[in-house]
Amino acid sequence: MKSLVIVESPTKIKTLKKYLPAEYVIDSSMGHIRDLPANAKEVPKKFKGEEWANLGVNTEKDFEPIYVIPRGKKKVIKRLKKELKNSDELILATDEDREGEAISWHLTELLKPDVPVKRMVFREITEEAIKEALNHFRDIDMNLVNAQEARRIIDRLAGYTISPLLWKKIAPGLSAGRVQSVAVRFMVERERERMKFRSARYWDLKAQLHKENDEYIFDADLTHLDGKRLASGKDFDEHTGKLKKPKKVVLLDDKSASELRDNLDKAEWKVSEVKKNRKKRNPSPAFITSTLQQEANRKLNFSAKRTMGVAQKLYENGYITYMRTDSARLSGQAINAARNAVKDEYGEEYLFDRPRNYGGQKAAQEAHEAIRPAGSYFRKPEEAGLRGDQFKLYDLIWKRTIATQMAKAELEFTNVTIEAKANGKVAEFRTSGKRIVFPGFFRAYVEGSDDPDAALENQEKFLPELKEGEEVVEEGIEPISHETKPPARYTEATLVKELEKRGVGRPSTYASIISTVQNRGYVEAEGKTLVPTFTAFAVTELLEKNLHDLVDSDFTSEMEAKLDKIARGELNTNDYLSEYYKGEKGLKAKVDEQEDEIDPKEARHLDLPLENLNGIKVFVGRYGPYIKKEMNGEELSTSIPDSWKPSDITVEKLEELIKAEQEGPKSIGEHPETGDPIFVLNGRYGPYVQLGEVTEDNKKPERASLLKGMKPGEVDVDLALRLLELPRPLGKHPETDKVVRAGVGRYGPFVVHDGTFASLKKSDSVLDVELDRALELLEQKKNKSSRKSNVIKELGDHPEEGKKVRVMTGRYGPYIKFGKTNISLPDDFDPEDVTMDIAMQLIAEKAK
DNA sequence: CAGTGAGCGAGCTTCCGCTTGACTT
Repeated sequence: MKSLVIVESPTKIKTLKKYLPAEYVIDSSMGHIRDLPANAKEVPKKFKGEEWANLGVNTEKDFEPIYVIPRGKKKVIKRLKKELKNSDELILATDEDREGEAISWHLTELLKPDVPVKRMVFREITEEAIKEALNHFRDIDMNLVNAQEARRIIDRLAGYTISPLLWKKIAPGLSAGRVQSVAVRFMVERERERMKFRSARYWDLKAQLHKENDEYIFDADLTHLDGKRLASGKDFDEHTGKLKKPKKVVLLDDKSASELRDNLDKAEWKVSEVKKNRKKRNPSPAFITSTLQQEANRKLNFSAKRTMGVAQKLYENGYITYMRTDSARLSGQAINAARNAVKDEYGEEYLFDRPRNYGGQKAAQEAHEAIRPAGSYFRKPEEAGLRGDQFKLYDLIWKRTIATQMAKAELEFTNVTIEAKANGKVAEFRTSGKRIVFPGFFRAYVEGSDDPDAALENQEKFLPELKEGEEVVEEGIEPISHETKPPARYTEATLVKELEKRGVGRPSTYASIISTVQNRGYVEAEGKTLVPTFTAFAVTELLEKNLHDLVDSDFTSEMEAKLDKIARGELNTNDYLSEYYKGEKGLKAKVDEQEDEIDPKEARHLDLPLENLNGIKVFVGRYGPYIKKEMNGEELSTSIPDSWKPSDITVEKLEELIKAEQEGPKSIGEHPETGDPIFVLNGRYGPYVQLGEVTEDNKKPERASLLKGMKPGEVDVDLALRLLELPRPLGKHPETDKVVRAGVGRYGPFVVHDGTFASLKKSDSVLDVELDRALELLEQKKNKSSRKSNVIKELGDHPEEGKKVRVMTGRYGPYIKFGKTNISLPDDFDPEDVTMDIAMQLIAEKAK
């Protein structure tokens, strides 16, 4: 009897083969195999023209979805169909979650098997788990499939109904969705907080103290003055920068802090209280997708995308378990392996007295276990034979997993209060010590730190043994100034953490959410931080005002609750979708109404959380953000510079822009001979320099673009003149006596002679290039063009395989041709610099 | 080429969640 087993991921096949009977054929669906049509092109002909065709869902007939096979999936289906013909039964072994159940159902719909169909589920690929699964087949759970379909349709209805509203009201190509719009709003809200933030300054004192007859100096900070608490950061209102409860605290400024210091210099210092307490710490749970992305971002500086790429490689090569999971559960095998590793590495005393498992409670959709080293023996990072990113990430996963089975860390905290009395005033200082009584899991893993040894030291803070009533000696006191800081912008790590916490998005999508919001122009990455754009503000404002559900993370949790009901058979999909989409309060009616009511001009106007904009209005427009102000009946408008972020905006800065616009461009200097003013301006094609003003008799002043990498602010008269000089004569060609020039064209800097152009190399500068170099480039070009077709360079025969190796130029850039294989050249290579050695290396990499 | 923000209008843009390898010069 032959069985066809279908799983989701091809990488599972190899392992699964070990535990299934030999006559079983295993293949994979590679994820979903059918979906709603993505665009008009994918909609089947017979539905075109229907009002709902673009949605791919028949909103007029029970929300019947149209399913199509995406382009790339046809091949998979063909192969599966062929294999099914030779099988006596079909076993569907897709993941045990909502999406997996749906994939199984789509498979039966598409393959139309006439042999028995069985549904098989397992959570780990071990012998026992597979045996167990083979003995407990079940049927496809149609309720669960319905829940997935409802989820899919809700997302489609929301996304494809609301996005077009944004195209009409704000800008074409924008998008809205249950997940992305919430993510964008998080960032916009944080940016608003930053705009409203008013910083505050306060002072305290730091005293350097030591015991008598002991040289060790420790610091203590002033906390109370005559029994009243000293103001610190949390006492200030974020939006006003003022104290929340001024009567409850003492606020020191520059002057009063210095005075107090002088006063206390003659004081008596005495320990008034010593408190000790011990605390135990538990290790963090094993990694799930979101925590792995966060920690890799913090410790290794990886983006979410990079982390997932590296994890995928580790998974494929059998180093770790599946990397897209929301369960921190460890299998019995994993716990054993981790405990063995702890014993080996750190000894019995570091082992927790019993197996520890965090994933016991039910996660949202538990199809996989935690991300951990694969197998029943955890290879040590050093012996795994990994390099680079893969080593770093495996090391992180290994340590985190091991730590879960390690003993608790025990810390001892000492809090000491010291009183200083002078001139009838009592100042209270505090200091604290921290000692690791037993490091426990700290030995392997400290969250947020990449070096456990260094982190261990940071965890400790030494304090000499002090007794109540003991006198101490003061060595110096200094006033310290502090400033309150605005809330930090999101990073990839903190955004993923927030999304995960609110149940928005799935492990397989965290990384792509970040790309989506960037691609739509809602967010720009600035180093590690994610900065929302002005467009993000406009879109979020529109959604908050008119379609509040969509930007509320509760929408997802409410949806999940309904989907759970559908999955339990307590709610009908059609009822749920009708309620959401149809009727007076439904989405359709709401969007239709807003299409009439929202004024595009008003939608593009930003309602920034700034007080008194002094009549200045901020808009997003076709060419980016701009401002408008009415002055003396005249409307002045000007762009906001590209580099500005929303939270950079202050009324003062906007006034400056308006003033600059009123005064017109300022020249950077004058032409040394003619005396004409020189301007650096910004145009449609980027920054440029201009000689002279635009007047009636000088309609086309001389202009020249800045070269790549030049900064407008750094251009002086000398540089401007050299730019205006282009194309620049370099001298005469020794053979033809014709002039050779250097200039900049559409495809970059070039030299030209007698109608023949040659591009400059990256290392050449068009401002400095000399005649000799130009002749050299022209000569190379001449040789090249005499050669046939698109060959840039012949490298000769491959020393091992004998076939010819050439560097070619193609439609998508330069590539290496080797027999029938083509390898495109990585961006950082100059085709001219490619040698046989480099080519061989690239060929070898490709073969791998 | 060169600071804009008005309007004309065919056909297009867009969602979330599973999953990798196949492109083309």
